[in-house]
Amino acid sequence: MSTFQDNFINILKTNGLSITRQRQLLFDLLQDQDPLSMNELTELVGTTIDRASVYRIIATFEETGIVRRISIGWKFKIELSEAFVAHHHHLTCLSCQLVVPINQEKLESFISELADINNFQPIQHQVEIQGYCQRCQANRNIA
Amino acid sequence: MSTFQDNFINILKTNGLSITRQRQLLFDLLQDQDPLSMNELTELVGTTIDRASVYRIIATFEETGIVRRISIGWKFKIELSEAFVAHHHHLTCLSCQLVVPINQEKLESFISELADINNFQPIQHQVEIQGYCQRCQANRNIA
DNA sequence: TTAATAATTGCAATTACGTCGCATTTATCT
DNA sequence: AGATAAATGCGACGTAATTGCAATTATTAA
Repeated sequence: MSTFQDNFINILKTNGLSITRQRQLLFDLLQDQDPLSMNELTELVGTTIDRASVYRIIATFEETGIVRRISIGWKFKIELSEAFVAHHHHLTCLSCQLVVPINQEKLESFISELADINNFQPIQHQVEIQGYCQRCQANRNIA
Repeated sequence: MSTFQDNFINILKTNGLSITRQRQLLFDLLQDQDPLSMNELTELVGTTIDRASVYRIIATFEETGIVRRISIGWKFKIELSEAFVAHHHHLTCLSCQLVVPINQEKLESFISELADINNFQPIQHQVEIQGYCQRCQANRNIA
């Protein structure tokens, strides 16, 4: 059934890592939600996982390619990697923090082109846009 | 002569801020170098400027539009604002840290388009590409 | 199913990063 | 040059992130 879950277990096993209650819980949280900051993660797990462990687990998740770090403005958040969710970027509302994923083939090819022009071999890239969503634009006009 | 220097002084005066040794030194550093992290800045100035002052000065530089924060990967760095250098993005070499500015009108209009499609009013955006520069690509083939 | 062993976690302590209040110093204005 | 206002340095503080180590938990093989 749950390809996500199988995939998760496989990655852990492949890397010789145990499936622990803590790792499973963090994975579940990331599966259900928009990108989360370390703060949001530690608050969501409350006292069920020690803060130090949250940091260590997210670090191994990064190393094994389960999650990736994305920068929203100049802070960063954690989200499931391309092993689970297709490559994409984000639009973030400066007012209500709404996050909308962007998935545009034209953008991707344009990025590669830019690297080529500068004789760079592109490995990764980030595109983040901040602005106001439709709802918040309306609210701002009222206020 | 130095338009940069004049512009800097003007912005400070316009905002009723003094021209101090510390502010001048930080501005000079940012003028000479690629984007710098807060850490790099505090290390470059060593004991000549207190850490608290570096933070305060960069904060007022941001407020008055002398510098802006950019995200390189998921960290951030400081660079001169558009009052000194045209709006641009960066290509960063993962091996030698070379930073190459990108300035592409097509990219800018593409970004606005993406926001529009999603009914967002775009305010700001970041585009960062990491890869290997020509020289480092060559070195990697040898090794 | 259980014992052995290897990995992981929680806890406490520590470091790093950024901020704040206040006394002293420095720049500006006349 | 002196008065005044602003900025800096210093020390203390709060929060974020990291580390070492003992206790716990997962895995492996009998």
